[in-house]
Amino acid sequence: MDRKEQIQKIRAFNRFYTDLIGLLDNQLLHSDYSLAEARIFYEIVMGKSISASDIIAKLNIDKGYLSRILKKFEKQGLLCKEPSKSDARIAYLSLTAAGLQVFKGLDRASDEQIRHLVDRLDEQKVIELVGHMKSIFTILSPSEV
Amino acid sequence: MDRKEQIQKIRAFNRFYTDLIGLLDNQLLHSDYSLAEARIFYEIVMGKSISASDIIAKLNIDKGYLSRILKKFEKQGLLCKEPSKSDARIAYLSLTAAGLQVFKGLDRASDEQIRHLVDRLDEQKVIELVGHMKSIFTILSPSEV
DNA sequence: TTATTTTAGTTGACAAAGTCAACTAAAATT
DNA sequence: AATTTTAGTTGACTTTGTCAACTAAAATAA
Repeated sequence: MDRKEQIQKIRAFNRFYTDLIGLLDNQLLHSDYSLAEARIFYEIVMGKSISASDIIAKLNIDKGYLSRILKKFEKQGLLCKEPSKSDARIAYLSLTAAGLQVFKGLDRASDEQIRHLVDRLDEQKVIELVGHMKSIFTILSPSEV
Repeated sequence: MDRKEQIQKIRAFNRFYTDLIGLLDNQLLHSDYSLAEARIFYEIVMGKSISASDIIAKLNIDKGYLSRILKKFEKQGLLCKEPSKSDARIAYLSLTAAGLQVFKGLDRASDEQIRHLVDRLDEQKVIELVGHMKSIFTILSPSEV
């Protein structure tokens, strides 16, 4: 299998996996929050003392777009901005109790999605699946695109 | 590793891979065609005597949206619709010479993207990568979400 | 056969998602 | 002190995608 063929295989996998994730997401997306919003929730919950810029860097999202989403979250009482003591330009983001509830709902729905995907496989297959994913991550992860 | 943990790992991989594909696509998307449009070109080129409905089914795309995209392609002289002899509701889609040129351009750019991603890996790693992808495909492929 | 339902595709109206540039204010650099 | 950079906001806009109503043809039922 030469390089050209390998590239074709990788692209075929990408199409397959894009479609799969698209299907999963589509189901999810009948919540009140978009995919981008769900990812933002996730980053806020996971990142300790995370700022808007951090999210911009992590998710490759437009800063204006993010600004508006955060403003909406704030207005909905889901998000709390705490200005940095040392740099007045920065605000650290965290979810309120209500925001955390929303996040948990989205998180549970995502879990359910995957659980459903995986439920029809027997245990051994799932173990293999996770192994392959880990390997792909390891091979592709370290450096940037 | 219990089921809960497996689900977390799979979701982590999905985030990782979504980001990766997103980065690749973003670069691509500075062509004149959107991701959806690129996929539509692809389906038309690959599918013999493919109709709009076939694409709708394959790509989970809204029929109104597709209709407009196809109309645009037609207006740009990229697409040819040939009405089915046996069913006047259906038109079979194919690319014109100009359309094929556009497709080839997009296709080459996609190849380049992947080639670049893979270039920094040594041959053995690429072989492994493709193997893992094939395995994931095999495990997840047969049934539907 | 006619009546009804389904399928393929189009169109209008709209909403959601994302982009771009101009701007303010603070911090860092020269 | 002057200039540049960084963080974030805002307005104006484009692109992308959705939904429902519609036409015409085909399939199915009566």
